Amino acid sequence: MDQVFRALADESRRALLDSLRARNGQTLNELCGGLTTTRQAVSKHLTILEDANLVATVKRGREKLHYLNPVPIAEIANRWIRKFERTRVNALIDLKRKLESQ
Amino acid sequence: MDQVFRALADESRRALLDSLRARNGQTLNELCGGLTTTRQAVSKHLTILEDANLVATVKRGREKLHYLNPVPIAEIANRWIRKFERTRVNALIDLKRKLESQ
DNA sequence: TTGACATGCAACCACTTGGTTGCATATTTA
DNA sequence: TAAATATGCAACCAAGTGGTTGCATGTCAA
Repeated sequence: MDQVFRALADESRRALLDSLRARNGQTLNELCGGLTTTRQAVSKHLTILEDANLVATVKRGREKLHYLNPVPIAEIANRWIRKFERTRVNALIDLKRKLESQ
Repeated sequence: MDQVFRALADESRRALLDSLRARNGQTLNELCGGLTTTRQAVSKHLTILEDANLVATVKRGREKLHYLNPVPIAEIANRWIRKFERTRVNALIDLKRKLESQ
């Protein structure tokens, strides 16, 4: 879980997930398209995403295909975020009351 | 948005949010209770959470009360995560098919 | 008013991180 | 086979991060 949050903390990596969402199964070189950074930097980011289980890979010959795995993100939504949403309205009401009592 | 993701990337800060969720409106010293780190370290974390708009504060005398603001988290759930959930099943099916065709 | 208490600010430090360059390995293709 | 292509690995570096210590400021209470 910590790996997922850390992986999502970087804008470049979130952009890579966006790219895979737009077109799944891209190779490393394809994912580098349009980016200014080096291939090695992108490769490092993909490793982090892979370790966080946000990206799954398949080797095909000399190529490596990258697939988005949205399960960990869904898990964040289901297990971690909802518990905050549950208190959302109450917290806002509480904050409003405290602010007004100053 | 980037600030929110970065703020959530640290386990200590997520624990602080959990603590505020359990009991809202705690002071800095109260939030330090049970932790091994120094007050200043916790204070820095709270500043980051505040900058990310995940925590709102109210000064009351010499104390500073901290309130959980779950809105940014809800925004992640609504705007960023759901778009991945939408493709969740399709991506898994796609991945399974590609793996089997190797 | 004086001391205790709650927090803020700043300098410093070890470690991590995002990035680079250079080279190695493996696979396709002419 | 030889060259081009796709990726992997390792060393290195600047900047960022999480943590500390020390001191300053502001507020409450005896």
